[in-house]
Amino acid sequence: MKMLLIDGNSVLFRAYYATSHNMMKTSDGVYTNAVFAFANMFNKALSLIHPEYCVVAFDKGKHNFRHELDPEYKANRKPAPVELVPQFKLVREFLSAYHVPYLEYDDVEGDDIIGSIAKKYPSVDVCILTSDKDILQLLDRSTHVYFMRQGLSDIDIIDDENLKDIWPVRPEQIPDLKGLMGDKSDNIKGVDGIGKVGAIKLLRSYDSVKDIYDHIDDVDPKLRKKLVADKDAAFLSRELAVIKTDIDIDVKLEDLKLALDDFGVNEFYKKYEMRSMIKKLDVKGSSEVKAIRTDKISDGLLDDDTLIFIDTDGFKYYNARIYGMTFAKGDKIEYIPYEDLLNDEKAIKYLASDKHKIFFDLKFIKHIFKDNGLVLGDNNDDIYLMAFLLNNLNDSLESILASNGIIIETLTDIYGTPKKPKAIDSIAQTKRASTIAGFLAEKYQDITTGLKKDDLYKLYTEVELPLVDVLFAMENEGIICDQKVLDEIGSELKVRIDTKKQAIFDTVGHEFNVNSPAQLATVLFDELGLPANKKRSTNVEELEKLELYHPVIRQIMEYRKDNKLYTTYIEGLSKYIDEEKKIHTIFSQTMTQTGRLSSSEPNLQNITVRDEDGKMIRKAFKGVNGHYLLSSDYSQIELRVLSSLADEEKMKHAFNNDIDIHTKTAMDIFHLEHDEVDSMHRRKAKAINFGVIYGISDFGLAKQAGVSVMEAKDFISDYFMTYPNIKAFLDEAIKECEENGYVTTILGRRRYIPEIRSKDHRLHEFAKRAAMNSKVQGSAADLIKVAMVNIARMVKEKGLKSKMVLQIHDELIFDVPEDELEVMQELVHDGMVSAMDLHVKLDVSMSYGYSWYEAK
DNA sequence: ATGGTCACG
DNA sequence: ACGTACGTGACCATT
Repeated sequence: MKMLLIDGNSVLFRAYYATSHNMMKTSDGVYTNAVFAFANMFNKALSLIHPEYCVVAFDKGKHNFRHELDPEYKANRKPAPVELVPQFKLVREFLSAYHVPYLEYDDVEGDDIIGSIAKKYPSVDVCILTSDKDILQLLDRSTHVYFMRQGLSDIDIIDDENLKDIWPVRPEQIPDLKGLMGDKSDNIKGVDGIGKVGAIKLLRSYDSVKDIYDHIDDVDPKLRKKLVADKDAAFLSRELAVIKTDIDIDVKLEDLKLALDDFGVNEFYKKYEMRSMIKKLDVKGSSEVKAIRTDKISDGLLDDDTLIFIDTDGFKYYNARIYGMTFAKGDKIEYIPYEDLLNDEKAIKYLASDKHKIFFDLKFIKHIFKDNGLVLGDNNDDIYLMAFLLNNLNDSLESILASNGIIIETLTDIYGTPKKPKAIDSIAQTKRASTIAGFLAEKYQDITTGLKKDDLYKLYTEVELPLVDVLFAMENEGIICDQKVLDEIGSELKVRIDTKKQAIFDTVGHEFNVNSPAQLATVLFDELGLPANKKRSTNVEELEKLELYHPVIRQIMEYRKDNKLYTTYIEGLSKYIDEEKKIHTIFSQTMTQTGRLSSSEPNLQNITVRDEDGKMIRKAFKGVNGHYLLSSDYSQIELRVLSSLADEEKMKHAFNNDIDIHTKTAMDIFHLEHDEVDSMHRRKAKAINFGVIYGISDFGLAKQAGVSVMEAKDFISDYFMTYPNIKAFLDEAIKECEENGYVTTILGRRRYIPEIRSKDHRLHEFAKRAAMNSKVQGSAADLIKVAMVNIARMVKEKGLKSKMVLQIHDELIFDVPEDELEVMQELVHDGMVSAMDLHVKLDVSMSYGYSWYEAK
């Protein structure tokens, strides 16, 4: 028997602050964000715990016994924000509507209600949901604490066992701990000069505050002095921190039995416009999926338009293990365990056929099929990509379903982690996979319609979906990375790192962890007395300013650089080299806000290049069997896209005539002849050109170009004078965003930027810059994706052996046998420059070599 | 798990 | 009055 006890005030406060960046309210202006988040947390807790009994406890009245003890108790508390205050009433309305019992007593704190109920029923398994650490003192064998972390859905389960990770004391010692260290937030004083560390140390040797004072003569004299000085405070503070467990609670266990009213809560959600919370209720009023676990999929499902959800444990991307598959169509949902599927000839044949099927995350599914020796036919949709294009949400399945009122267990709930796998509950397993499959199957039509309505369908069918095959092939192919080369660079680096570290210690006079920003700040700003910046930041930008003050700065910068190279690129990449000497990255089409790809495990889109030492890393990347690597990158792709979108004649003219764009910009804004432009002019012009792409701001430009904000302002206004269409384009991007809540790219891809409606000046300004940048960065991403699809198609048509292996935003890398070098150079060049018909010429530069280093 | 730092475009 | 260039991912030290 389980009982869920909720610390109402604590959870509501946490709910409020977790959502205060986006103050949700109804069309009548009623703030609902805290209650909305509370409801989410509540539902999450229900699905985690499945309690039979439940009650929410609230604080009521300002005075309780603690104020009798200490009039200053909680005296320094700030009043609750005005937007939160009315939600205390609203949350009670929510609980009433949902038929969730709640309790409040005059001049009693919620904590004490919880404490008293928890101890009243020793035979009941009690789970307490809170974000208040004080509650941990109630822990015992049958009392667990579900602790809310930051955010909406992170809950830590704390029991008797793992309490030590937070406070290494016994639960009943927590009031003693508080008595010694105090608690600012409740205005509990504690003992002056004793903090967390000191308090914990004392409570290791002594049982309690009383025990300490009983043996005060044994205590270290320094500590003793502090303890003696604040003896009264220590006892009083301890008393204040004790949660009462003996309040007379006037309820029977039966009254706390949970009988949720789904219809009632739906009415509440409707009334307060919490559309995403509204539950799908079937006629019987239960939202159970009618999942069937079978050893043979019925014929009706082995046809067009079936959604197939593959059940895996989520441990690995490559060589993932299949546990089963759910087939869903209409109201039919069937789960088949993998061993049975292998014997279901009809189903296997169906999967290999070209019947139209719907998958979630098709690229991953293709790997799963390949790695398990299964055959997958063509003619598939990817509902993951479709949903992402529709609303650029890449939330987990759990949270997507949750925002549709369906609570499912997480993969970790069912399979555990790679280190700690769980025994599998086949009912839970079937239920999870089937609930997801049923949900996705139901949504498919709406999503398809949505894509068509929003003019995204073509982007999906002609670019994103075909790109799945291209990326799948790239991931499969991988790229050779030579461990020997890494080792050579690595051993040299290691020597340099050790030498520099020692030199730093010698200069400073003692050892410390140079990798720790906190320790480094102490050394630089406190010990050496160097001038600190406001945030005491130790990043390169700040270090450079300090370079002249002290020779150690240079050493630190060099140590950092070498260490980064060693850990991220030597050690980091080595981890991923397989038996074939290859690295297989993972490309994601759904990670970025702009439509770019991302690369991870490892990230091969940030292999070092700017720094001459770092560039050496690229010597490890090679073609297979002595093939060449051919690298082809667009020149100034984002500025070209910008000049095309803005239709800015002067800029287009420069591009169409192969004139250096930054020099041209310098000539235009500084009113110079070609030969009068020096490197300083060009550098400033380059900074402003980049600035425009990033969403221009005078401050940002000033910082980057190293000029005053005044000067930067002038540059910008000269720039806009010179290129009026750029100015018009940027203004239009902001207007588009303000009117629609999103901006679009050349191919109609959307980026929603809800911050554009924010009243927070900072967020609003950010939204404007993001709007400007997303159109440019996103359109450039569209462009190279089209090129990739076209080039892959041409390589296939021509039956070439060359392989596309990497994409780095404006650059494509191919593995090319020598005899295909010529044809590939032409093919890649043409594929890239003719990917789209812009109002401006496109240009690529190309090079090749036996390693990535040489192909530059 | 979060923030600081730094690698890339 | 107030902090700011855009988009990523990995590593490390710290809770």
